Amino acid sequence: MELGLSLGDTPKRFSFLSKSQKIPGEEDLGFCMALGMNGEDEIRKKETRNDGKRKGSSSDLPLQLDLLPFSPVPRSQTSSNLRFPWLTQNLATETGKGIDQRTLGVEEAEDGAALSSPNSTVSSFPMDFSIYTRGKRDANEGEADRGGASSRASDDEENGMARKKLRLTKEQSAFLEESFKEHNTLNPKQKLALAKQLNLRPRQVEVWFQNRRARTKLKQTEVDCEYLKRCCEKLT
DNA sequence: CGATCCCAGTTGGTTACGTCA
DNA sequence: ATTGACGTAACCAACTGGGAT
Repeated sequence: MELGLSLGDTPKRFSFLSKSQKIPGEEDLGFCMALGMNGEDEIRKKETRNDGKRKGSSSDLPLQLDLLPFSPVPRSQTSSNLRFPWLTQNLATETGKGIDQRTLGVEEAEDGAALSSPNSTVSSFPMDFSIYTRGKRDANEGEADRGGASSRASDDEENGMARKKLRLTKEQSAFLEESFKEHNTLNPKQKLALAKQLNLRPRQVEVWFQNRRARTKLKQTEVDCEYLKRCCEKLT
C-alpha cells in the first residue's frame, strides 16, 4: 500500500533504524513502507535475526522513546522513576555473551550494576569513564576538550591518521541516554560537563545527541506511518 | 559577517549470522 | 558433524553540507 508519504529517497536513509527498536506488539509494516521495501523481505530478515543467536539479546528489547501517534510530546514532565525506567528493570540478560555488541543504545542499559540509583543525575554519577577510553585515536587526544564547532574538523585528519571507528561503552551510552531523557539538547556547558565526565570529546557528545535525536525522529515517523496505515485500512 | 548549532543525509568500521565448500 | 572463508545485513559513530540564529 502506498501512502504517498515522502519518507526518504533511499533505503540507506533508514539504514540505522533498528528493527529491534520496534514498539512491542507492533509489526514492522510501517518500517517496511518507509523503506519502500518488500514487507516479506523485512519479515524474513527479522525472522532470521530472531532465529539466530541474537534472540534474547539486549538488542531485542524495545527502545522506550515515549512516542505517541502524531503528537510529539514535550518531555517536560519527568519524574525520577519515569525518567529512567530501564534502570529499575531487572533484566537477566547476560552482559556481553550472546549479545550483539553492535547495538549500544538504551536497550543495552541492562547492565544496571554499573549504574547508580534511579535517582542519579549527571552530576552525581559515580563512574570513572577514563578506563573506557579506547583506541589509538583517543590516546592522541589529550587536548580533546577544546569545545565548540572548532572540533568539527576531523581530528584524525589533523593527526594524519585514518578515521578510527570507536564504540562507546555500555556505561557511556547508558549515561548519555540518561542525560538525553532529561534534555534532548545540550548547551555548551552541559556538553563540556558530560564530555568531561564520560572522558569523551565534546564533539563526541554533540554527535551522539544529534544521532540520538535523529533516531527519535525516525522512530516517531515510523509510528506516524503505522498510524496512517491503520487509518487507511479502516477507510478501505 | 563570522561563529555556532542543528538537521538530513552519507560514510565507513564493526559485528552477527547464514551459506557453502 | 565440524570448520573456516566469505557475503550480507544491521548497527552506529563520525562526517559533510546547508540552513537558521
